[in-house]
Amino acid sequence: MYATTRSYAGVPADERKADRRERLLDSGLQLMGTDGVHQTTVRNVCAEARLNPRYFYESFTGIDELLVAVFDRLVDEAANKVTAVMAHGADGRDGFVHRVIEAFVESTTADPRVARVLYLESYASEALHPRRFATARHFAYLVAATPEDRLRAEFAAGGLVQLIVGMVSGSLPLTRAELIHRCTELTVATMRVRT
Amino acid sequence: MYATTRSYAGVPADERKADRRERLLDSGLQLMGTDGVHQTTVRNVCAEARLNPRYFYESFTGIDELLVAVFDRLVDEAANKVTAVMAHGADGRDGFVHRVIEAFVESTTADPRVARVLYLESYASEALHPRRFATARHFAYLVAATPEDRLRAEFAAGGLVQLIVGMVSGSLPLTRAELIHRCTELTVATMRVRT
DNA sequence: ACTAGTTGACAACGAACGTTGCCAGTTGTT
DNA sequence: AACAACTGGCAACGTTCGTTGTCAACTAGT
Repeated sequence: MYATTRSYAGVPADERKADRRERLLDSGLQLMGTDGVHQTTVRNVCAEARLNPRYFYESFTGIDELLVAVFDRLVDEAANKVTAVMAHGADGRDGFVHRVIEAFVESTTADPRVARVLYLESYASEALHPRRFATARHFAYLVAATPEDRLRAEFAAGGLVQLIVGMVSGSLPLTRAELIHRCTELTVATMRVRT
Repeated sequence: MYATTRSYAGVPADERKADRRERLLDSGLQLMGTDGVHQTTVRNVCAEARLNPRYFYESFTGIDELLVAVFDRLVDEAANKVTAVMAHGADGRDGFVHRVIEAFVESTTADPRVARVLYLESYASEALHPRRFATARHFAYLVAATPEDRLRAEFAAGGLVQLIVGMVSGSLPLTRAELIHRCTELTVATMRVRT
């Protein structure tokens, strides 16, 4: 561990450290989204980022912490886009659900690496497992207006993810537009269930 | 590798081999359901089964093959119970859905080890990942009468699994009876959606 | 120019694993 | 009784990984 006090190449110490962290996160996404979580090791991430393995521990205590950080960053980006669309217009309940699902699907599947990390590779890491379901619930609660809606929304979120995974993995022959359309119907019906 | 021709301890060779395979499968379930997939190694499985590591390769080519075999055995047992209940009575559509969901939930969550393997640990193995979604689809197609029902059924299966995982992981305060009741409502509503 | 901070390439160490070999003891067959 | 098949405990080999150390080259401040 260094004192990290001086500036180097005209860049102050804390900024250099932040840059290195970003490079590690980018390399993590690249490896997770192409070779898979299994191949995302400390050694490989540092080689991809062209960084000394020593700098890995400057920002993360272990590989799991990097995996979680990459995952959280992707979730945050998607959540921001979804909330932005939510606050956008007022076109009735069905239109609202459609816009939210469209934004969710688009923002999580536009980049194949992001889709693979969120929907495929996130299953392969023990560290990501608890976070995965908390995330599904988080998005469900995002659209649930009342506490009574939460169970329905979580049910719908599980169904939505199931179909997205089928599409992403190629086992479900469905275009993105078709998926969004069908999921909107199914979600609207689900949210209409009265106990 | 031995010729496996003789009998030993009054047991013929093929039967001894089958016994060893069963012991390995049982040890695999025990380890996967308690310590987790991550701790389920060739060494640990053989130690749990009190078997020489050499006998592992007599029945499996690697640890992934054992994980898949354990998973498939649990799925088969659950599928048999579900199909048995399906052919049972004729009490209308809602009753049918209720019986199927009840049988599915009971048979997959009665044994905590089974529940952990099917709903939690199955996410942690790359070998189990593709099989996991094929299984969800398999159960969905089991109850889907027409091809048009398949998408709806798969959506409902994803929602059901999402809520089961929430219950099993303890993050969703719900009893099994409540879960079955609510999922029946939601599934019935989902299957009623007309395009 | 000189010293100290900084960087990246490379090596080294221990730990865990998959896999294979060795060996003493047990059981079946002749 | 003798020999071959069988079993389980233990060790050994190579590989990969996490982690730490070494060292030459580069940069900032005095």
